[in-house]
Amino acid sequence: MKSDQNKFSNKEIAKILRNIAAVHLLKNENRFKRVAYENAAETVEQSSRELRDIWQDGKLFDIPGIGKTIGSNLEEYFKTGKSKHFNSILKKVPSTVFILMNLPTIGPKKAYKLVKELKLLIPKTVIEDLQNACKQNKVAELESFGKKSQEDILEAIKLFRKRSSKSERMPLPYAYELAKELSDYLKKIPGITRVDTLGSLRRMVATIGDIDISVQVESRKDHKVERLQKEIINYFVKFPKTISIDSSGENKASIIVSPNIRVDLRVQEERSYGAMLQYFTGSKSHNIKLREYALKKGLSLNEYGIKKVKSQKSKVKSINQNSKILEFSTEEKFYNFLGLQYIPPEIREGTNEIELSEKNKVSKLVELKDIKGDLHIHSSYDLKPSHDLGENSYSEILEKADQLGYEYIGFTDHNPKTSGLPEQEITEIMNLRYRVIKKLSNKVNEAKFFIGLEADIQPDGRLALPEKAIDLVDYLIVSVHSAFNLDVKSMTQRVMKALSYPKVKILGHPTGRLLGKREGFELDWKAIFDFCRNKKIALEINSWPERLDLPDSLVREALNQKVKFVINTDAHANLHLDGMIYGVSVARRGWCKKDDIINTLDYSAFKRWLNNKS
DNA sequence: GCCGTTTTCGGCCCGACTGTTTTCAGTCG
Repeated sequence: MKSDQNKFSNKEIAKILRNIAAVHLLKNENRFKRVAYENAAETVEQSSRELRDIWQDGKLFDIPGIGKTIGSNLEEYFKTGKSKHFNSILKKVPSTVFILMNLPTIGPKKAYKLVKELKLLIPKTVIEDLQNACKQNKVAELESFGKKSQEDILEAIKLFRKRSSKSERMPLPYAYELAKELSDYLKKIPGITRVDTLGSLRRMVATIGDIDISVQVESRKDHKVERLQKEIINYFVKFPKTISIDSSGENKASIIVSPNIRVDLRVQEERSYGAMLQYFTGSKSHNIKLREYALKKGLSLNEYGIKKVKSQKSKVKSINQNSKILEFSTEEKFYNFLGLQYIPPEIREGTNEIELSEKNKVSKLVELKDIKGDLHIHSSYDLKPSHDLGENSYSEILEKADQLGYEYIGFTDHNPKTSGLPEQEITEIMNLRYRVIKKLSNKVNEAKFFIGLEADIQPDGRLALPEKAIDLVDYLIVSVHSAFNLDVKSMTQRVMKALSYPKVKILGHPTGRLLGKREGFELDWKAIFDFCRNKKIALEINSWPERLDLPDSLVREALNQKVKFVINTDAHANLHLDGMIYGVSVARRGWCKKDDIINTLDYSAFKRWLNNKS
């Protein structure tokens, strides 16, 4: 079963598409055919939802880059496990070529040449065979290869083996924290006016590969800038967690930090910093669309700024020699020059953000400061919970809520264990808890509180809580914590049954995914969204580092169905309450405005919502 | 092969770096 799961994963599909692109390149097909497959591969790889699920939702062809041919063949692939068309293309090249392409610095052409010249035709041993060929100096003797390429290939094989033994991407919060550490470290150098993250980290994608960071230095006319740049690079590579230095040039450097994470730094002068920031923030598909858009206006974009191009009807495009490159110190100026409204990094994914910004229709996205409360917090109060107990007491949590400037919070311990305990005893435990929390009212805290509970949704959809105990809470979060493998239909029925209980206001971490560990389960999302909208139940955007659940793409779909959200931390300790930023980022990536998020409401409005009065 | 406010044809993003060339091809982001 597991191999089947892999077979349909986005990663596998992207690989197939990329391999087909490689064949088109090697067979000298129309180069735009290759580009089309590469674009499709890119989109699939970047998708935060499994393509197969999107296909099951009937939305495969809505994905940019997936048209008639690729789309219908993917359908065939999902239905039958293979696509005749894809296979017939892939067969044109020995499969070992595709394996070698996994090595860094080896692309289609080099891979093909190596396979052909060295007769590397056995998939199982191809990497080893190549390694041996290098050791026997056979690669250096090939035309267009040399001693250095041979050494590089050996190094690439080492790297490949090391990398494939690890999970490749880390959850966003880990990367974010590390970047913050690096940023604080860099800011100690005088002359640095700004530090930013770049790439997927700046766009706050749920999982991050490498960490990219840029620093801005003042523009000066003399050679001081160069000296400063050198100084920064030298300082950067001495970051305490550095394991090894990969490269270290004039204005960029690359290091590996503990535990084996690549960090790239680039240093750029103030006057062109905006263009650089835009360029390296991506996403790739956003940048491609942006350049296409700019080209229609006779403008060409690169990391240093904007140039005017003479675009002729003929195939020759020539750069107007008289026009200098226009520099931009900020991204705002860069986008505005193109006639576009500023586009926040989180939504630069090449969907329809450029069209909307052209019409000035990108709405203001929700921000961390809009959040007025956290509704999913676990305390240390021992009610014999079914899952982990928190670390802090109710009053400690309230203090922390004050520090965060929250107007209200919700205590949502896990329900008491159901096994072995009679219903009456559970209700008694809940009753005791109710009285303990109510006593807090006398304490002096700015933040007000609600008595909530996170109740397990059992496999049959019943809540792990006696009906009588429901009277002892203000609201319920219901979540799936077990039996993740039901089919879509049963799972949907199960969740809807749970949502039908009184006082249920939030569906907790709706897909149950654990980044890098467990795929989320599928639901009939259309049905769930309809149900939640009609019953005024909010979908949770859970900020827990390994969850970030609901995923951003489903947030956007739900948003289009006019569903509301609550952003929670699922904190099990006060420290975790600081993680709200991650959930907010997911919401922003899903295009949420302040109004779409229930816990941006002030206390009285929130209370009305809780009581179904608004 | 994809796509559309130059829409069903005729376009299709940009530059750095590296190693191998002796003017450029391949790879990467």
